[in-house]
Amino acid sequence: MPPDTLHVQNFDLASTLDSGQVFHWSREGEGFSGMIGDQPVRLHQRDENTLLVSPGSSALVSHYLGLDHDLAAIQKTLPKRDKPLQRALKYAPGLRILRQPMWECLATFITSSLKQVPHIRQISLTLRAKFGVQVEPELHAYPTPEALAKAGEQALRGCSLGYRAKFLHQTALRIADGTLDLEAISALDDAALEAALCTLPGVGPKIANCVMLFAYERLGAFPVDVWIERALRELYFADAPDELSSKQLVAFAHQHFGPYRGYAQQWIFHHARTSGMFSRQRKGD
DNA sequence: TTCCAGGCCCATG
DNA sequence: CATGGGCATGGA
Repeated sequence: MPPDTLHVQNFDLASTLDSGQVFHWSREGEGFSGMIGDQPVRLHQRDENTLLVSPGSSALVSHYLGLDHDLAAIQKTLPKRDKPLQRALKYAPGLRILRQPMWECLATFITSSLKQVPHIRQISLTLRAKFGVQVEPELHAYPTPEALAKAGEQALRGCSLGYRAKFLHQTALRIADGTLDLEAISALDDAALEAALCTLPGVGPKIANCVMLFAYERLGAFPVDVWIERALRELYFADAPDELSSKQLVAFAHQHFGPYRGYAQQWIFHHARTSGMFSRQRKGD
């Protein structure tokens, strides 16, 4: 069967899938192969306005990729005279915030703490291969909470998880036994949702905000990791980079970037991490 | 060898 | 409430 064709605007598939939101997509030919929930999907952006997707997957893909987000309108709400932000935006204007499955996103970011992006990918693929349902020779669904709960902490440690194995296992248990209902808490407002997520083992403000942004469509969430913290200090507070606490940086971001600060965060993160603006081997200033 | 990575937990003050 | 040490693993 031929692929379905989606007409897209302001969309960049490669930047979106390689911006540190999601970690399991693989290049295949000119496109990507991966899973959306339990569905295997192929994606290929043929040109600026054409996205080819697996037959019958148009609605699923559109929802997952956030193709309904009005990026032009979102960009209008961002500070126009903010040079660093506009530069990051110009670097990858079609980068979109995904709507990932909640459990998959939560579990993946629990495994992300103090790990580099390639490691997170390795862990994610290993967990899928060992504990996820196989749907094709090279494609496995993300393991369910029940599967990871049953696997046990020791088996998870065997996936290079280190101290994160306990967090992932404990959280899987709590989701599997219904202590926390990830669907139900989507009814909460941002502050209450963050608090609910932070009750889970291994989930603090940063991971909670990632899950809110990448799975719950809370576009005002603002995850602060080492990249964003460094970028904000150097780009906006170069005179006294250590004057503000991390908490004060978040407060600045909230008022400065506005209601769609999550998008601003992702553009800045992607630019900072992949453009070489912070060369990694640089010694302490 | 040393440093660092999409942080969180827990013990102190 | 704010701060600092500890934590597993692997790549640069």
